[in-house]
Amino acid sequence: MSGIRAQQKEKTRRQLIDAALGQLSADRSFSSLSLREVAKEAGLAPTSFYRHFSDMDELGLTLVDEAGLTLRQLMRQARQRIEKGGSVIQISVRIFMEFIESNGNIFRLLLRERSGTSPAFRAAVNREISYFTLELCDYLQQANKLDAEVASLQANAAVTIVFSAGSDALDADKKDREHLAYRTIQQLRFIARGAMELGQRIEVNKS
Amino acid sequence: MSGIRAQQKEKTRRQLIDAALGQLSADRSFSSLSLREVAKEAGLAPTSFYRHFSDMDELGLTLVDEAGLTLRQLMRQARQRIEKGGSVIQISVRIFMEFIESNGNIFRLLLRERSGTSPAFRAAVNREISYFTLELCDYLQQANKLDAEVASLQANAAVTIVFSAGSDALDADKKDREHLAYRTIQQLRFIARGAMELGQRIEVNKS
DNA sequence: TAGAATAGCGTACACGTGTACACTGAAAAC
DNA sequence: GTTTTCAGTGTACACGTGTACGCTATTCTA
Repeated sequence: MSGIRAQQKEKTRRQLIDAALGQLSADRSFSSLSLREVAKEAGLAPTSFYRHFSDMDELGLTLVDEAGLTLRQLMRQARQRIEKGGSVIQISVRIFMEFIESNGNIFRLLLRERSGTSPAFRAAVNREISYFTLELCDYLQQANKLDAEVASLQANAAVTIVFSAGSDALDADKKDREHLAYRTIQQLRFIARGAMELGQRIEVNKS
Repeated sequence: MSGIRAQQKEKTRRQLIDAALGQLSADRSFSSLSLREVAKEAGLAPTSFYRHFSDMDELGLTLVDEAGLTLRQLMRQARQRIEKGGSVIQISVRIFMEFIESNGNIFRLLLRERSGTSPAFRAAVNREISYFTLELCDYLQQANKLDAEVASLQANAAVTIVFSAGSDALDADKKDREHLAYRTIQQLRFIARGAMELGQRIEVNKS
């Protein structure tokens, strides 16, 4: 049932995806990639591209999904390390920075398409980020016994800060990155502390 | 000495700038603009473009400067309203949201080029944002008597949060924007409170 | 007032783009 | 074993791009 044919098709599909990912870099955005370039890099005739994607946009959305997948693997990894004990904030930031270091181009893709010209891309990226945020929100609510709204606000702010730091890290050298990580950790502490203090007050006001 | 000639030149230069700004929109980024399109929109022959800019990049950097100017005018406006009294955070967020509403495309330009493919563009945008942050930092240090480092951390975090909210606001309708503004205000309060509390502790540790 | 400088125009060229179309050979279906 | 399906190829086309080059008309300079 696997089908020697379907198998081969899947393989060249991957070649296209990998070719696209491989061309992404600091000075090459997805939107600047041409169908012909990607096909060529994958060792395909330009017109064969259409056997797999109807559009460069369709390829792009696939890439965003891949990126989201990578991001979620990251979270799983983080959770495991956190369960072994240690500062949640420190571990999270360190893991995220490691992600940037080894997946810079994937992260760039997310950053760029988030503010890009395609509504579909923007929506796709925001969806991935909202998964990320939601998981953090659940964690905060459970671990810190926070009000749902407060946890949501804190999670959103934290993810924003971390992503922004990741963006800065892309252009930074090793030295700067350490400083960046320290800064981010402090800022996340500010937010956590503020959420604790003001969260209680919001609760009181509600009752 | 003004020179009827230099005067005319300046005028068509502005036409080019305005033509470029006018073409920017939610689904049209600067990098997708072609020299020919801009020249045409400005009512010029393609080759005449070179009399004013050597490159589309040069035009782009000029646009970023313009955007930075607009941003600084915004700050001046905010300071005036704050001096008349009222919540600093609330007024700042409201003003920023008004800015997004009436200068969406300029803000989009900054957002996009910040993560774009041109190092020069990225640097230019980050410079403008750092002016913004520095002014806020000075204010915080002075008004809240904060430690320089703490003020810097808080200012950076606040600007990050506000810009991110601005980014979200671009795709939001009026209803969503109010909610967004509320969320942002809460988050800024978290940060401010956290900075106050933890800032003191940092001071203590230092001594 | 003669000559230099220059903003703007039109033509021309090479190049990269997306994609329509007809074709081939191998796997799948019957 | 025959027919059908289909991943991949090569050719071809129209189009938009940046920009080199020579020209004109007007303003500036001396």
